[in-house]
Amino acid sequence: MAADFLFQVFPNSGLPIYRQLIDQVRHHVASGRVKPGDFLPSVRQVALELEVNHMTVSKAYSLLERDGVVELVRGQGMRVAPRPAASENGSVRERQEKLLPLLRQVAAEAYQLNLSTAQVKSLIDRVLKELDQS
Amino acid sequence: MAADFLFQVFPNSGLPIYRQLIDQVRHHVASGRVKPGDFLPSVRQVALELEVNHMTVSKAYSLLERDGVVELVRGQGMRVAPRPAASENGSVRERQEKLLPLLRQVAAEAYQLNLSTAQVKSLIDRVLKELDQS
DNA sequence: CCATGTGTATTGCTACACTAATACACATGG
DNA sequence: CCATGTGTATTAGTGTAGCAATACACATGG
Repeated sequence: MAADFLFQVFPNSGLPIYRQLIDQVRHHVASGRVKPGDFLPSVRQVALELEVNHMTVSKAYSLLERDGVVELVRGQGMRVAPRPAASENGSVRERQEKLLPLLRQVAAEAYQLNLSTAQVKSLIDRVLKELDQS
Repeated sequence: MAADFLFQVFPNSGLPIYRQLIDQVRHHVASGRVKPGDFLPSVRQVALELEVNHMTVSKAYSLLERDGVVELVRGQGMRVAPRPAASENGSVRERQEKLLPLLRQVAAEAYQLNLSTAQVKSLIDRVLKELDQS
């Protein structure tokens, strides 16, 4: 099953290490590879594996905690947080608003790439299918 | 018609000024508010209007030129570039690949916001409809 | 209680992002 | 040709992002 380690970083990718980690955790959570209640590998374990400073991993974990993705359990580590109730972050409308800036960016980039709306939609279909269905 | 100025920046938004400008130009181009052949307002004009240094505007314009969004016409300013031929940047497949990282980010964020795939799709429909139809 | 396991606070260093001041090169038109 | 309009190269200052070294606080289990 979990034959591979959860994380993989490219120090020279331009994207900072802690941010790569955050993105990967979010992706793992969204795709269902790690589920609410699961523990993430410890700060030092990840640091050792990836050969980075453990404070860098800690920074990633802390930011994830701030955003409610994981929760700290003292002495045990970081646990994936339960998914909040659908209404907890405001109405559907409000939550959609939060996604809007990112989608505008998608639209502008798609235009630049000369992709038709149909081509974009088929692509987003594909990506959404990767998600945990709930 | 163009009752309003093209640009608007929020210096304390966290996002750097030049990047805000870039995003807005891309959006204006994608939405058809400015079209190939149009000239952007001059570096100093924008700088005066927004009360920022003109070099900051120049940086934004230069990066847009590097990305092929606008082209420099010596002595006259920055002109919106013609849209490249559909095949010029590789196959549809290849161009879709370039959009993928951004879409994964959308997916992860949508999950976190507890938005259903249907809700995301309806939203992206709306955003894509704003685009210049070509 | 101590050894060992969590994550964290503090501090400091280095590199670079961001912005700006200044001087410049090129084009246009009176 | 010179005044005025483009955008740009160069340089410098300020802040902070990113990472790491160290020491710490809390929890668990022998």
